[in-house]
Amino acid sequence: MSCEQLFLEELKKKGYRFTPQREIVLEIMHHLDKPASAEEIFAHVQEITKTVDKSTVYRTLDLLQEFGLVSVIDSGERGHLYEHLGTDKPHLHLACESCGKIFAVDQEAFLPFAEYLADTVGFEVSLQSTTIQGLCSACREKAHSVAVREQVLEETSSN
Amino acid sequence: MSCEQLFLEELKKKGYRFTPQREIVLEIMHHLDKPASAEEIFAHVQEITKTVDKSTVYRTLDLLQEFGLVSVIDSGERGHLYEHLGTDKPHLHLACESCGKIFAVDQEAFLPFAEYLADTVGFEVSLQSTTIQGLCSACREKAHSVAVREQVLEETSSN
DNA sequence: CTCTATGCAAAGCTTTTGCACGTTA
DNA sequence: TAACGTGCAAAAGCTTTGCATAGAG
Repeated sequence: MSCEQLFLEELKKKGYRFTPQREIVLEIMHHLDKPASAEEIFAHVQEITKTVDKSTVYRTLDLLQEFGLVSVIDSGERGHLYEHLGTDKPHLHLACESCGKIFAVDQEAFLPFAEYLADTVGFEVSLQSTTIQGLCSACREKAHSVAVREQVLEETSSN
Repeated sequence: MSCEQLFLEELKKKGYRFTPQREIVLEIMHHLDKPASAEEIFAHVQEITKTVDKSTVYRTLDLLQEFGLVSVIDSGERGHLYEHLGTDKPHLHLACESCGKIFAVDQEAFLPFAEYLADTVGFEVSLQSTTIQGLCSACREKAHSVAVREQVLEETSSN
């Protein structure tokens, strides 16, 4: 079933309505290639039409979440980011604390840990809403070279 | 070295000053038994004295973070939570999306996954600032029994 | 026709900031 | 006595909400 069909079904099931505004927001989400903030999504919507209010975008994102079509990432730096859940495999996110970039990672390697948590403390991990913080490889290298440079400077200045 | 000594050293090192307000906030953090919001920390501070402003609490929490004495947890539901990093082993946090409780988990079982990320995509996980979302065992059971009840209701109503 | 959804404006919350005054080293 | 830190009040983001009106079913 396509996203739109699923959306329609869910709306009907709950007695909600299918409006142009909701259609546009879903359309935008569908074409995102990476997680985006509410502000960014609103900007995309505005490129199509000025007749959708920001509050409607928020309300629609809530709906889409409720239907499981969209997930929210708590990115730390950049606040909440919304991501379309298409036919992608389940995945989790890495957020770089330095540059703010978000990366998607397949869940496979994480599953043993999820299983461990389920077995030991009975915690059921929600992969889609989990974001792992850290440093991406680019920022890691940058940090490393800075560290090296500082070390050199210290050695120089202490002479 | 005790927390207070470390705090003093770091302050001196950076040319910052040791003030009663900073002492009180550190004291409060030291006695927290679980992560707390800025609001909660401020409330605790107020129990001791009314002469510390909320903005000072925020500024001090920033300082403590900078010194590595405090870490911030992005709990989702409950916003930012601050946690004192004592002599505890490195750990990560689980946040229940239903009841909002935070749980600490030793890092050991997570390390293989962290290593996998480092090896495959060069991402360096920051354990202390990572929070895994999901359902705690209590909420899981609750959700399960609700689901069962709904199923029973559906079966009844369809007869 | 009924009841939901929307736009608009205002309010809420958490966190940050500007500034004059108080304090630390 | 020179910076730095603080309280106070205001601002800044981001998100939510109340309400009259528009619009879907």
